[in-house]
Amino acid sequence: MNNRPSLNKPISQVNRPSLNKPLTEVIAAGPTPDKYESILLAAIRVFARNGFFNSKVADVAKDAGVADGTVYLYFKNKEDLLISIFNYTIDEAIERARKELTTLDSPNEKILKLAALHLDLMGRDENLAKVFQVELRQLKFMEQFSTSKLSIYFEFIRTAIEQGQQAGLFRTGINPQIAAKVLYGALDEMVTNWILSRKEYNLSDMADPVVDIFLNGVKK
Amino acid sequence: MNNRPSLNKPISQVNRPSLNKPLTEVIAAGPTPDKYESILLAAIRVFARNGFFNSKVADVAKDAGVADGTVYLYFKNKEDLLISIFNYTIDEAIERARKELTTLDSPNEKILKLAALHLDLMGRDENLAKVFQVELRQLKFMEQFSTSKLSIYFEFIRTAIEQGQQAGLFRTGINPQIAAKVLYGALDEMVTNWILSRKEYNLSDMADPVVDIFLNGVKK
Amino acid sequence: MNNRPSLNKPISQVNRPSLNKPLTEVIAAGPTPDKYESILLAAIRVFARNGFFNSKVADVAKDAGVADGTVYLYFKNKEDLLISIFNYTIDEAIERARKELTTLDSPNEKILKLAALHLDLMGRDENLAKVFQVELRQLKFMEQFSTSKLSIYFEFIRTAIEQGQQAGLFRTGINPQIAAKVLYGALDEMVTNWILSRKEYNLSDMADPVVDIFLNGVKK
Amino acid sequence: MNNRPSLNKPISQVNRPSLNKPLTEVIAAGPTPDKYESILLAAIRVFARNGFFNSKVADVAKDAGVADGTVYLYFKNKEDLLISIFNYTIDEAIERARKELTTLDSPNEKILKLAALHLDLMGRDENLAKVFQVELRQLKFMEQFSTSKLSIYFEFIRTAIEQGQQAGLFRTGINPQIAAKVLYGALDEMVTNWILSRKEYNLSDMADPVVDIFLNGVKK
DNA sequence: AATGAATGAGGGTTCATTCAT
DNA sequence: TATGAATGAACCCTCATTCAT
Repeated sequence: MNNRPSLNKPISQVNRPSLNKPLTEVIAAGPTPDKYESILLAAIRVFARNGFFNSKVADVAKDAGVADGTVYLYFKNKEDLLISIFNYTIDEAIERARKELTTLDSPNEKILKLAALHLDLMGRDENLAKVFQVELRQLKFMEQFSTSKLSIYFEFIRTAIEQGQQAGLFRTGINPQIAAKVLYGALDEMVTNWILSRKEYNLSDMADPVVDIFLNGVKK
Repeated sequence: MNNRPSLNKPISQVNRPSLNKPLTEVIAAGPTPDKYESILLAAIRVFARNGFFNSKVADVAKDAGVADGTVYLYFKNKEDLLISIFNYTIDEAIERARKELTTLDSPNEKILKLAALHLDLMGRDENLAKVFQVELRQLKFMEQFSTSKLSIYFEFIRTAIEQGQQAGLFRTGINPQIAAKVLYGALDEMVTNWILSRKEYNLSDMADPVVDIFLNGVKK
Repeated sequence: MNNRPSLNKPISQVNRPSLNKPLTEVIAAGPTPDKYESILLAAIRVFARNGFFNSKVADVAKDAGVADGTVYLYFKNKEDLLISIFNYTIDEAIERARKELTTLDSPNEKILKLAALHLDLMGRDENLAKVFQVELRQLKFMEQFSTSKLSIYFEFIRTAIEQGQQAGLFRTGINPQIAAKVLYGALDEMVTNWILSRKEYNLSDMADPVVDIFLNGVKK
Repeated sequence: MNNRPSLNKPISQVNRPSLNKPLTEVIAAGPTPDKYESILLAAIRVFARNGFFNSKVADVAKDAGVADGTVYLYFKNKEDLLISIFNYTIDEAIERARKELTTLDSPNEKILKLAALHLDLMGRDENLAKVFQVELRQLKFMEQFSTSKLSIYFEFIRTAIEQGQQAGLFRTGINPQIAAKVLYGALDEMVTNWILSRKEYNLSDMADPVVDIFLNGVKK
């Protein structure tokens, strides 16, 4: 009915801007031919500013420089904007994590790398972080995500822990599932606090101390 | 403007039902004379079910068994319902934590107790947990809470960690502030996962394994 | 069903306070045993301040120092308050006009007296004036009043004009009905302007110049 | 905020229908392409019928043949409808008065012309007259208008009177300001009575007798 | 008579979504 | 594709009125 590329469009076709800049600043850099991306990035900014429920589709359209109706040519509805932000981000994060992990053998290094990537991704774009930490916590989204993309990310952590146990580095008495949650929760809290602190410090700097506590906590 | 006890009413006067039952089931036990509490407990149930933004004040009123307008005799507006849920719960949690901690000397025991109390409070009432984990994550609330009641709770954890360092039990290289966030984040994630798992296990059982990792992580 | 004295209670039983003070200030003078009057005077103040539609019955009750429900023991409903203000005032104004006119023979003097009484009544109580000039203009009230009490007042003016014509003082070519409206309209406009000027001058002082124009306008 | 032409749209661009027909009947003549005007004319009808406070915005929308929300595309809120009715009408009335007066030299003729225009404008559209005589008497509007557009109209009358005095036609002992109020009040009362009489006579016919009394009242 | 807590109908306004152009 | 005017369902909150005490 409505040619909506939001869910099936491969991230690679999105012509994703440089990973070294905040996502939501890239758009200001020059003419963005891809309206799908313009709208998505506008949604991140707007949702971060006002919250999902307090944002109007018209706000997103205005921020993206398109007409209200145009939003509906690229996204099924308002909710689809939020879901697409998640997919747009997580797809790439997973891809990148997969690549980076293959270059590492040590479970310790893998875990540190995962933590660094997590905090780097969020720390690079405060708006994106806000959307992930705040707006995507709506139960309906959380339930959806916990059984999908996010569980893949979780799997990386758990697998690294299991490898650590098999390698005799980590205590076998520890439940890898629980340990993965501990690490994820700790990192998640770092992001939340960083947002609330209004970016007074560098989020990536938190990777080391957090992983330090975690690895000491699970080591033999 | 209206006689709204929500913010100043001492929790002790609220005739709070038994701590061993989920808050939101107590109301079904019999006639509740306290309309303020009836409405608040109804709001927890309704917000947990539909989310704050998807809930209508009329839903809360209906669930509480009062007329729509009655809600506004006890609460300033819809948002006040959410804030009052937070205050209603956190006030008691802080009070309880304060009492329980005075009976303990060991930093390890204090930290375990805090974790147990946290998970016990949330694990006792799934609806309350949902409201705390999902609805109160709205940025406007988080900012408000992080500088108020919730910071008191954080202080408990940080203080225990500092005491552990002074007692020579914990590594001094560790930043107590960061460590507190790690523990809080880990516990928070346990609650979130418990909700998503639909109560398949006992949340309180997570206190030991989480604290085990954490204490090993910070110990000398 | 409801013992409402508002419409049939003779003004003489109301123990009307001194005519030399604004109605709405009398109440502050001392204990008012008559609740009917307390509420009515409060209504004048409140309606003058906020307008009828923007005033709440609760505002009137509070200003009168009674409970909300008490208002309904003395007045059928909110609208009855407004109607009663009209009757309460006009009954006395008519009575007073009737008395004062009997002492005068000259049509000129009668007309001046009517004008003076009119402006004196309104000029004595700004709140009352506001209610009469603004709130009672609602069409439903105007239609009701134009066929009742107010027409009696009109009759006084018209009769005086007719007497002036019969006495050979006023032009017979003039329609007494229209002339009465001209005078009434002129006086009415004085009151309205006085309210808008925020009482910068004495309303009664307008009687002479207005009547001067009018009498010259109709004289032979 | 919204593209609301109500306040700045020149009356000339509004494609105002023939001055010889009641404003509120014109719309029934055919398809009205101007939604702004459709809604404004509907508001006049609806407010005249039920009064401003008893009218719902939905009533206006329905009468105008548009959706409820459409009203808010052209008017800021319900109150703006009322204010716009005033501006819509008074702007043209002033313009017309200005034009007509320039063709006249005699103060007497000017005053008669102003009276005729006044009664003609109101007598042409009973609904408009009702809104002006009843709804726009709300204190908040009166205060606003008395210091704006309406004072221009007043100025016309006062200036004519002063010219009459300077020409030696009118008594110099008369205060032009007060005299202007007398005339305005008299005309205003004619309109009010005409409404209450339910159009039993032609309002414009009142111009001569009223002006006759007035001019005789002020003449030397 | 007096109270004031409780009621619940009612309405102004918003905004996601549609569709004619 | 793109627009943005138009739609109309939805909802928070107010407040006149009632009635048990």
